[in-house]
Amino acid sequence: MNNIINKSKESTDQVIENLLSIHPLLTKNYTKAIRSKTNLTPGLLFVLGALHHHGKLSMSEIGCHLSVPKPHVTALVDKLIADNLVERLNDPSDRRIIYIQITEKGADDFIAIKKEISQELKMKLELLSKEQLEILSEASQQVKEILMLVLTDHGSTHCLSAEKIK
Amino acid sequence: MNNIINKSKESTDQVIENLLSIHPLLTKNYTKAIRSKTNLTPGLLFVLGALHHHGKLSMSEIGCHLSVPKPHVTALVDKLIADNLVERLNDPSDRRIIYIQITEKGADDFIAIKKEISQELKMKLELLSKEQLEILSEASQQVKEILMLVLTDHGSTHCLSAEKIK
DNA sequence: ATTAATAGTTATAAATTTGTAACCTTTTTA
DNA sequence: TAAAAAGGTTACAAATTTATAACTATTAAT
Repeated sequence: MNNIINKSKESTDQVIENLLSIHPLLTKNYTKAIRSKTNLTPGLLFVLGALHHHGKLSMSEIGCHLSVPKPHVTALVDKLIADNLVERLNDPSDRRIIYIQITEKGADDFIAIKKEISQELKMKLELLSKEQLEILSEASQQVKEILMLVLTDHGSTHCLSAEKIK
Repeated sequence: MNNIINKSKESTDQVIENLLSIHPLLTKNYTKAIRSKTNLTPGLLFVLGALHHHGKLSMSEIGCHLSVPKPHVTALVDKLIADNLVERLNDPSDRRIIYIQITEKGADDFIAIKKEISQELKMKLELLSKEQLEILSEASQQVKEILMLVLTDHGSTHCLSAEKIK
């Protein structure tokens, strides 16, 4: 039996197993914090976060990056605009497209919110040993980087994700 | 300035930054897959997963582990019972407590569902290099282990989390 | 020049999750 | 033993997210 293939199959399965354990842990941690410490819903914060990262995204791209159906994107962005956290921008070269850009207030607020919702986690992390923290920092960085590589729709032709699959 | 403290502060902030990036990525990946490939909602699957991991939990513990309000736990468990995925067990030593235990069908189904909802991710992972996969496997394992340590209510006196904070 | 496709919105319904309050039963405590 | 506390349920209401369909405006394609 091919050892290399077998080994990499094991790795794949291990990754899947691990991510599936990590997901509910993060969900639990963050949704609770988001609801108790901010006025934004998780969905709104995700959109703001994506815009904070990318600076500017079209409506479709937002739905794409977060797997949110287009009509809901409209609603979410409307709320963010009402709070002056983002703004609409027209694309002169294609007047169908509307870019959403994070505002200065949006960026500032996002950073403040990040701090708020991470406070409790931060306290818990500070109970870890220096070594554990170092390991976690390194490991989470690697997970983040590779996941962003893997889970970001580049290959997926024109991001079908927002629409129904098939 | 104390170098050690400073270094560990940096690590903490880095971890927070990384986890906050990872969370929406996983959410996007999993909620889409769960909705399209299973009959269970994310909430139901989280409960089933917790029971698959722990084998047996009381109603309160379930709400605790997942930060789900008690009334909703009742509703979720009712549905899982209707599908024969879990069952109620009385605690003779304290007749207030009702333990929920995963059934054989529940365990089998959970494994099958895990495979289903991971299929797409698996395909994407297999595009990674052997080295990247190895790194991700190792790193995700470390993140999982330390996060379980950190985010599981042991210290939190009697798991206040299900109830409103304060 | 039509036709088809893309980007986004509006309108609406349904599913899911969250939040409260009141209630019952059982156990613990004073 | 009476009162308080803990574990669960019931009954609602509200917030959030998901799903569809129809529609406008603009661009691309035949």
